[in-house]
Amino acid sequence: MVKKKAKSPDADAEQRILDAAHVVFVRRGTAGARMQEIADEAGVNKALLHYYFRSKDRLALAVFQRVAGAVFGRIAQVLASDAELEEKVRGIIAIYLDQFSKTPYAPAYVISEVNLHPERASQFLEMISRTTGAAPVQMLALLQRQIDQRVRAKTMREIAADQFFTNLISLCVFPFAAKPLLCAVLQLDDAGFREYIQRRKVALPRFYLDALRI
Amino acid sequence: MVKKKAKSPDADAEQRILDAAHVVFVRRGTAGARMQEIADEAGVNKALLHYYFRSKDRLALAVFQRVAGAVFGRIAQVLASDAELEEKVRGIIAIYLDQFSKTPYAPAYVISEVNLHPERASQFLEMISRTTGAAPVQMLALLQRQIDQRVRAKTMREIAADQFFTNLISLCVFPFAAKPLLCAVLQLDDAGFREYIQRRKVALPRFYLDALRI
DNA sequence: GTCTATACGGCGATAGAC
DNA sequence: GTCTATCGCCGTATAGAC
Repeated sequence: MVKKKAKSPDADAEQRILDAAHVVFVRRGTAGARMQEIADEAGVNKALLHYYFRSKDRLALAVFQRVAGAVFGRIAQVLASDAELEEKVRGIIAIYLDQFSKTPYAPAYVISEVNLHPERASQFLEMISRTTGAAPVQMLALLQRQIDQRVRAKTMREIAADQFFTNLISLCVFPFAAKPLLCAVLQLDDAGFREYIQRRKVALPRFYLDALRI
Repeated sequence: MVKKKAKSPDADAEQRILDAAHVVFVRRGTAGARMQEIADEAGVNKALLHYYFRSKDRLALAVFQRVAGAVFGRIAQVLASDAELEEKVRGIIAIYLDQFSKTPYAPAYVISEVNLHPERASQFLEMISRTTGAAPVQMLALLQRQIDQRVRAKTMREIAADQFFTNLISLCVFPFAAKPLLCAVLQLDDAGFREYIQRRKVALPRFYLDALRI
């Protein structure tokens, strides 16, 4: 299932199928995606999808893990690191806004998936733990310790670690998840949206850190 | 199509169908929903769905407009009102957190819909304009004027109206949109999530207004 | 208005040739 | 490993009785 042969002319068929599935599942949603469309996108026959991935469900899982991992792995690493709190905030904002500028569809796709398939939430959690070696609870605990330290030193306002965390993620992720809505409300085309995000790269760290300064 | 007869025993069949469709479309997603499941949920026959709504597409549109309207109509009214800026912030946070406590599924559903069906974004916009009588651009302009006024009076930090707006909405909506993920990461069950939201009702206005104070 | 029965197409999955 | 052909089911939609 993981093995590859060097025989195929260009990229592995398996890899091409996974890439195609990625595109189609994101474009149509998991339930709306069609195996035929994925085969066309990959330039192979429908039957080959089953040869490599057995079923649509397994293919969908492979794509979900790929997208979710690319999106949240790096964040978890930053949070679990021993960097200063302010550095973490700046780092996470920069990483997220850059990453999603390249894959703006990812947030909405992940949100849809976890809401429609409850098992995805635990698969997601497991992947984070496997990738970073640390469970999310431990990250939260570390965060709380860093916050408490700054609060005692009177260099930061008091805030619960879970609110700190969700505020930060919300501000980074939501504009991409709701991109079509935002573009409609703010009357932006794709170029306008990119400009909006560019401005946000500057405005967001300021906004977030201002909220916590004494 | 809009007419009702007083003949049916309890609630109109049409209304029961719409209610059932609401539940099922949200639970399964639009593509994953089955007309049979909606019929069962409504306690009627499958054929009756087509009698009232002609097709699955039209039924899906009716449900989307209903959910999106319930969610964003009140917000638009607050934003377009002549209330003080701080009052608007407190009002929107209170309304959103209360509303979504009752219908936590709504944000993820709307996000999925607008990303999968591009035409939904303009339908959404049109509905806002129809409900509130004001186009979103005008709300943004009003917001910018209120911000500029406060900035000139040195009672608030400078911020662009679109960032002001998206920050506020992000902080309110995202935790519900990503609820399954949040519950997994923060290790919350449904009761724990409710407590988290209760704490957020207090923490969020403080956080947001602190970010803008001088 | 509401039901039963059915037409019709599409989709996931598999068999089997090459 | 990749293809063609096909199976069998399920889902939307409609016809027609009551």
